[in-house]
Amino acid sequence: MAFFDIVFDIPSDQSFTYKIDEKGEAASGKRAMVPFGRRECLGYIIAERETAPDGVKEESVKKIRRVVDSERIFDKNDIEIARWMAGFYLCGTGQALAAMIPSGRRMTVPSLPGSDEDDEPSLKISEEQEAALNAITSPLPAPCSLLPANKLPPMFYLYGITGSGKTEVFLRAAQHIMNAGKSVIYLVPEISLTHQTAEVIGKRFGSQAATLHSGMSPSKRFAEWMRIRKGDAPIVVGPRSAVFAPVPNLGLIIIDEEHDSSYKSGNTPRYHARQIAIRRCSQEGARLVMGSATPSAEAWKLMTDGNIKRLDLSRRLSGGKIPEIKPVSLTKTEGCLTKELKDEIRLTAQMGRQTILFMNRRGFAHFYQCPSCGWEQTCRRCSVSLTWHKSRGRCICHYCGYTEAPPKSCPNCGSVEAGYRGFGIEMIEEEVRRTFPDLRLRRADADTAGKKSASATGGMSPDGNPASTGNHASNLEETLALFKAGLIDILIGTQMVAKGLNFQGVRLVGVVFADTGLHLPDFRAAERTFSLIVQVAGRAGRYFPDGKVIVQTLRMEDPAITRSCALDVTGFFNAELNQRRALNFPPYSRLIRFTIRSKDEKRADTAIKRLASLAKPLLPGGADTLGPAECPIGIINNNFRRQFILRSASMGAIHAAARELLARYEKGKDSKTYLEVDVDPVSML
DNA sequence: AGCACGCCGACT
DNA sequence: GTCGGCGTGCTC
Repeated sequence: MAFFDIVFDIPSDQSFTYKIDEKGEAASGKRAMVPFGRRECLGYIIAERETAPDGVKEESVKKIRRVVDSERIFDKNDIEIARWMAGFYLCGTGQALAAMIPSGRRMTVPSLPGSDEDDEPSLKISEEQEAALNAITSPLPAPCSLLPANKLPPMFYLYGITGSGKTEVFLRAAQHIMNAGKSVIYLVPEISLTHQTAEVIGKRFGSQAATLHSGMSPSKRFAEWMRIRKGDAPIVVGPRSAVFAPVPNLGLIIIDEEHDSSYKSGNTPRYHARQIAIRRCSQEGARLVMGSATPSAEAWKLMTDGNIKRLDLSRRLSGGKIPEIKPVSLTKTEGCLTKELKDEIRLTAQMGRQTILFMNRRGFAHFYQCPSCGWEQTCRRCSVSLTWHKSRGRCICHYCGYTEAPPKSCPNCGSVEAGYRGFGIEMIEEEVRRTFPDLRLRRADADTAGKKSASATGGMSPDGNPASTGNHASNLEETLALFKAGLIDILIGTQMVAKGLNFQGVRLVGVVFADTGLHLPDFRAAERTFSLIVQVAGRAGRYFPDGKVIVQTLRMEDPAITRSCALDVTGFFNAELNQRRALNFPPYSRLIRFTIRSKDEKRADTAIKRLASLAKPLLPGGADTLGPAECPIGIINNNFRRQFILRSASMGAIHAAARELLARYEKGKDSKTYLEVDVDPVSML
C-alpha cells in the first residue's frame, strides 16, 4: 500500500492524502482521479509518503480511482515551481500546476499573419552584437547549478532599438546553449510576435524547435508538450505560459520585448513570466536574457543596480536612421487631424508612399464629453466611457458590450452642442475619408475583423464555428496584404497594425492621440505611453529612414511625450524613477492588491472595509496601505469594484501579512462578494 | 471551487 | 405546516 499527496485546482493550498494498492503506476507528477468530498475530481500527485499524515486516521484515507497519466507530466522542478508560485502568488499549488499544463481550457486567440519580418540570417555580426553574445554565453559550462533557488541567476539585457540585431544575438546565444546540450525557452509577447518568431526559429532550428501556441488545439499542444518533455525539442517558442515548458536541462530563457504587459497573467494565478523565469533560472542553473528598446521600469532599475548586465546595441545594422518624431499640439484643432498631419499625409501620397495612422488603444479616448459642462457619457454597468460607433449608430461599452443611443443634447445641462469630439477609429476614418476622398483607405482593427455580432460584414458563419475566428485573421491578413501591395494609401489601426510598420512603402506614421491612456489613474500610465511611442517610432524608422512620425497630443509638455519624441529613454527613466521613488511606487516598493467585486455595492463596501480592518493589526513595520477605495474602473459588468493595496519596500514583509489576511478574511466572508489577489499588479485599473 | 448541512421567511 | 434562501464548514 502506497500513499500519495494530491492537490486540486482549487483556491485552497491544502493537499490531501490518498492510497493505492498497485504501487508503481502512481507517481508524483502524474494526474489521478480521486474521490474528493462527494464527487470525483482530477488531482495532481505531488508527493509520495510512507503513512497517512498526522491527524488523519488511516481508515479515512481513500483510494485513488484511476491514475490518468502513463508518464509523469511534471517533474521535481515543476512541482517545486508550483509550490513556490502558490506561496508567492497566494494561490493553490493545484491552481499553479493547472496553469502550467497547456491542456486547460485556455481561451484561444486567433493568430495574426506573420508579416515580412525579413530577418535574414546574417553571417557576420557587429562588434556590439559579438560583445553581447560573448557576455551572455561567457563561461558556458556554467558552474551555477548549485545556486540557492532564491538567489538571482545570471541576467542580461539586450538594450537596443528595433533593427539593432537583438534577434540574431538571441538566436546565436540559443544555438550556443543548445550546442552544449542544454535547452532554451524563447518567450515572445502574446499574439503579435509569436507566429513570426516561431517561423524564424523553425527555419533556423528545424525539428529541434517546438512552438506552444495558444491557437493550437489542446491535443496538439499536449503532444508538443510531451515532445518537449522527452527532450526532442531543445528550443521552445511561445507566449507567457511557455515559461513553464518542460524542457529537460534548461540552459537559457530569452524574454523578447520584456516590457510587454502580456507577460503578466490576467487570471489566477496572476503570475509574471519574468518572475517565473528568474525563479526557474536560479532553480535550474540557467541564465536569463531579456531584450527591448524600452525596458520596464523594474528592469531598468535592476540594470541600474547592477543586478542585470546591460548590453547595449546602439547601432542599426542597416544603417537606417530613426525618422524625425514630431510632437504636434491638438489643442487648436477642430477634428482629430492637425494641419501638420494632413499636410504630411498629402505630401506622402504625392510621393507615392503610404501612411499609417495609429491609435494606441480603443475605447477610453473616444467618449462623449459635453463641450459646455464637461459631462461624460459612461456605461451604467462599467463606469467607463462609452465609445461611439458610427457604423452602428450606437455608443458601446468596450467592457460589457452595453449599447446606448447617443444623446441629442447634454443630459446634464441641456446643451445642444452635444456631439462627439473623440478619437475613435471610426471617427478618424470618416475624417480622413472626407479630407482625402481620393486616397484609398482601410481600417484594420478588432471591430472590422471581429466575429462578434457580425456588425458591418453581415451574413457570417454561425457562432462557435472555427471559421469565424478564421475570418478574423484573414480579414486582417487581406488588409495587410493589400497594404503591402501598395493598393492602400492609408492604413488606420490599433496595436494590431504596429507590425505593418515594417512595410517598405510607408513614409508617414501618425500617432493620432498619444494621450490616450495618459490620463488613466494608473501609476504606470506615463511609462506605457512613453514605451508605446518609442516602439512605434523605432519600428517605423527601420524600414523608412526617410520617413516621419507625427505624434498628436494635448500635452506638449508631458515628459512621456517629450522624452519619447526625443527617444530619450535614460532621461525619461531618470525622471520617472525619481517620481516613483518619491511616491513610493514600484520598483521602489512592492504591492499586493486585493480587489473585491460584487453586484451589490453595499456588500462590496462592507467587504473591503472588513478586509482593510483585518489588515491593520497584521501590517509589518515599514509597510503601508492604499485604500480601501473604489477601483479606477469602479464598475465592470454591473459588478462594483473596490480595492485595497498592501505596500512595502520588500515583498517578504507584506507576503506573510497578506497570507494571514487572506486566511482571516476567508472565514466569515460574504459569499456574494469575490476577492481577487494580485501580487505585483501590473494593471491598476 | 463544489457541495451538503442547517437554520430562518412566505407559500401550495 | 413545508420549500428554499444562503451563511458555514469540509473535502484525505
